[in-house]
Amino acid sequence: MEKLALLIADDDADVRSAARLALATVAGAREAASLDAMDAALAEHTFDAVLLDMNFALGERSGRDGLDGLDRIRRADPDLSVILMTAFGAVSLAVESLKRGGADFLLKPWRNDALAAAVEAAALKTCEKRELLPLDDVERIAVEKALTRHDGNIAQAAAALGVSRPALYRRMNKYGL
Amino acid sequence: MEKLALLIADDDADVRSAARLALATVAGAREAASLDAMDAALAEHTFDAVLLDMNFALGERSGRDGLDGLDRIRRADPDLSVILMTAFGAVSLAVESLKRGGADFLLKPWRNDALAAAVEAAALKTCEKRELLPLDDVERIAVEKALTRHDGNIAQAAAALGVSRPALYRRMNKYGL
DNA sequence: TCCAACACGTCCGGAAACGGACAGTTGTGT
DNA sequence: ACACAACTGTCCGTTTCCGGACGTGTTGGA
Repeated sequence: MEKLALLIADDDADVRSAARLALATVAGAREAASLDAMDAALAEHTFDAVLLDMNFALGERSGRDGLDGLDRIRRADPDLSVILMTAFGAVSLAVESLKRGGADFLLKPWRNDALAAAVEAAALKTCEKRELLPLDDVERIAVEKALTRHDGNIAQAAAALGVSRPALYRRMNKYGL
Repeated sequence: MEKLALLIADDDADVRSAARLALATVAGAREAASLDAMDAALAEHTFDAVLLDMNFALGERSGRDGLDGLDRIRRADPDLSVILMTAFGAVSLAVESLKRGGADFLLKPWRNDALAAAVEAAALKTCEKRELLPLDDVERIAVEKALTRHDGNIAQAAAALGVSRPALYRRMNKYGL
């Protein structure tokens, strides 16, 4: 398997090196020492996953930087999975991170095998989100969902989809529903 | 605003009562003392959110029951938001819960205002997931995503969507892209 | 019991979408 | 400079889809 394209964003060079080393067999890594450097790297390359530290400022432990970074990444590439890392892991911070769209949340120091597994899972998720379906499939899924939601009531489903009843009819026929 | 339809699943009657009371002004609640009772309630009614305890068996603190319950709920209603609760909150359990699709993760004992806010947010999320878009919008979004992913290359985007190039062309025109 | 309301399934003439083809443009390798 | 490949934008004869309308079956209230 080809190596994954990983971006490591952490202000501590030792942490970046340790992560790069631990992941050497599964991922090729670029590094960013600041959120701005991270933005630049995101603009320049396409990544499969990001490893993002939550506490850039020394002594900072609220995780504000990490959440900010998460937002920036989503803005640059909405489908890119982000693994948050912190040494000061409170449950509330973990919950907030994942609710905001983080793919995973790891505590430092990490176990190397857990880190590798998390990165691979995150990369896989990114690929899945990027994958796009043929237009027909998209339509079929929307039709199925509408029919389910309205318990098979064709007239109501058609109205919800903004389509005439015969039109929905034809599609049901077309997709074998 | 109308009261929300909430399902409280916890084996401890005192916990159920406390939650019901704390939420009296925002939600009407049904209760289930076991996962099986929860399934029955799900089959019988449609809810806006579920409050699910993670530790049914006494002394159990792995959260296995909660994750199992979460799976069951998703099977019964994939769009229904679930708030997980536990008294033994480890970061790893919180992370696992949210990665599996939980909407939120609260520690017992809870603050009543935080609980109410979580329930309202979860219910809102449920409604959003249930809401279905007109077929045209679904198509427009898929087209936009395909074009973005291929940097505006029409021929490639059309191929990815399984559509002839003129067809994509017409749609771009139609949606003002 | 009767009637109104609703959903179903189908028909058909008009309208829109289909996609192969063509010519023009850009960019790359020799 | 030239050939080649890929992309673009448009045309047009054919096919498909559209949705209003009609007749039927079922349901629920007067």
